[in-house]
Amino acid sequence: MVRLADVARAAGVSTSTASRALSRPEMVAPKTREHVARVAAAMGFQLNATARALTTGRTGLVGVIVPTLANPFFPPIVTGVQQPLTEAGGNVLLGVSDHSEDRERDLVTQLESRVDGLVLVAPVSGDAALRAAAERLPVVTVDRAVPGLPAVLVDIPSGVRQLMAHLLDLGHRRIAYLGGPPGSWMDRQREKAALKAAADAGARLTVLDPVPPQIDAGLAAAEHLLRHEAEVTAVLAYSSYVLLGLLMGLPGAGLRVPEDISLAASDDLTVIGMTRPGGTALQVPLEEAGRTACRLVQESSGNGTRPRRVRVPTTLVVRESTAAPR
Amino acid sequence: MVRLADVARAAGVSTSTASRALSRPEMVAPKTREHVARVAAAMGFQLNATARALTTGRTGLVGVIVPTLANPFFPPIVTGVQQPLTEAGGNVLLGVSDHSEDRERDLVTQLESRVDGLVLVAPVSGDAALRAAAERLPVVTVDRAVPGLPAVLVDIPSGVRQLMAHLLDLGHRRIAYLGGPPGSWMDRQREKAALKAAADAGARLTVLDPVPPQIDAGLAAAEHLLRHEAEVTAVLAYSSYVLLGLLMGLPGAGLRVPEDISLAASDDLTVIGMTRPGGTALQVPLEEAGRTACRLVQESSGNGTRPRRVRVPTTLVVRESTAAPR
DNA sequence: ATCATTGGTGCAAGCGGTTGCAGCAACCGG
DNA sequence: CCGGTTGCTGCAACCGCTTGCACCAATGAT
Repeated sequence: MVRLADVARAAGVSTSTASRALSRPEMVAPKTREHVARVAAAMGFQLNATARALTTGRTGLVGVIVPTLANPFFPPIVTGVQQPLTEAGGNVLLGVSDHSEDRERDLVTQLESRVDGLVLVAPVSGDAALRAAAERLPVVTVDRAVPGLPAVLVDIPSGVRQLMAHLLDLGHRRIAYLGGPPGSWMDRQREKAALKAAADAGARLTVLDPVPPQIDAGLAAAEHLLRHEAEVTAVLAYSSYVLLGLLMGLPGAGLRVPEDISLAASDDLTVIGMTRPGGTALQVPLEEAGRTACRLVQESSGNGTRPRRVRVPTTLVVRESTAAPR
Repeated sequence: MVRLADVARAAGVSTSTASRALSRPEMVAPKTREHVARVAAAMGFQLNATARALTTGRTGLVGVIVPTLANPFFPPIVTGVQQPLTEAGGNVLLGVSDHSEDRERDLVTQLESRVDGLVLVAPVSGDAALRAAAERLPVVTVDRAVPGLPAVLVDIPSGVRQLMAHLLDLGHRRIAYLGGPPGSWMDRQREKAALKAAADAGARLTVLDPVPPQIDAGLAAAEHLLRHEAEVTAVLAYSSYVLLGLLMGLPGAGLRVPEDISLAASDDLTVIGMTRPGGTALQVPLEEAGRTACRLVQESSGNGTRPRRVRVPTTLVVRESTAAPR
């Protein structure tokens, strides 16, 4: 592998000049600069990112830790983070925590010395652990607010209000909230917003046991729901996947959607628009959230402005899974 | 940030001993080792991955370049690659090429000096470019065979044979193949296998213009298909997304699935099982493919065994979108 | 013509680890 | 009791690049 020193020698300059010719062009005479560039190109030389990172202290990498990639909610966020980096030659260092706090902690410590900053998507660790990490490098959370840390938050309260308003407008007064994942910060926000919206409208909101964001969880929930069926005319599920499960499970039990029961989800994966009936859901600008998170990381590596908190808005998409109750 | 030298001083040993105590425990007296470990832990010390990478020449990172994360085909592969790395403390450095050859090339050169090896998923670059990269670091392709390079290949020929056999058994004799993405190596394999299967059975296979793997492409294709409708009783689409689009578009044009026309796809995303009717498709072990690719990278960084080519098998999943023609 | 700038370049000291080699003490067998 | 292992530890060079500082020639001002 050809090193900078080789290029320098071949070009008849010192390594410092060669270095500057490539990394700080404005510090070098145009003639020298071009000569070095030409020689470097001819030799097929490329700066060694590792060595460079060691001296400058900046790696050009941003770590992104997601709970999983199996939930289509997360890949778009990763894509979003990647975008602002591309222009600067940066890259994404990916970590998948599998929803495990231990794994998440390990990932954070592993990545700490390899990245310029960290984007934690829906982290499961406690506030204290996250704040501790933030003392050592820029940390931005997505879908999770930690006091004192910058964050990108989907504006769930307003989104849930939109959903609830939609259901209430249709005339529903007995609604079930099917939340999850168990223990999630986000979920508590959703639940709170839903409860408030219901209370404000004098409607009843039954909070079901939280479930993981998987289709079979939706199926199981459908079963569970049957016991409550007489009591509710609509279900608000936190995940499109759960909603898909409900869509599959309820008809088998003789409940038609939306005639017998209305369904809505608080996210909007591509698939939910493709079902019959299509699912009413909340569209979330996930890539945008990722881009924003990345910019917040870049901001906070620079000047010491105080942590920002950015909310990204949701859009209600009404499809066929919701209708007026009988 | 506390450095190894600090730990060494605090522990009253040389940095070399401290280094070995942490990285090559067997070379150090148990007593010393534990003492150093204790001091290091007390000081909250962690080895700096960058510095370590510079001296050892190994970063512990594997680069994964995918065309996109928006197609659910790819995230599971990334997850798969990550798994074998986890145990060794390695990580995935992600690159998204957006199906662009230029971007892909840039990514390869960017990542070259930061990773121990590269997994290229469905790369769009030419054989020569890929082979050139492989001279400088271990490269494994997924879903693309390059002579001389190790690869993980979904066994599409056999899968397509399964699909075609299914359609032929049902009695279809006029079948359309809706391929893509345009210019894809994989697609040529599929098309070839499908043509052969049709020819062997004396059936006719119409090859439609290739389309990108998006739902609206499926919709457009549905429209296009109507002109050929009289001539075919079944469509084999290369992507579940395209199939979804067909499922949406055809009924609107008065064609029922599967009564008027059968549909099948050569991959099997979660969603395709959730539609009404459910889509007949080919289930592909994507995570497994990712894991295998990662192991191949690790293998080829070590000893110089000759490049292996691993095929992962597919499973035919029959759902409601296929039936006997009228 | 002289002196202070200024722009361009080179020297050498790092960045934070790893590792070949030498040194040294304790241990072994004879 | 001695020479040879064996097991640990330390010294110092090095990985490939960046950068503060010194140096020098050319430039402009006086």
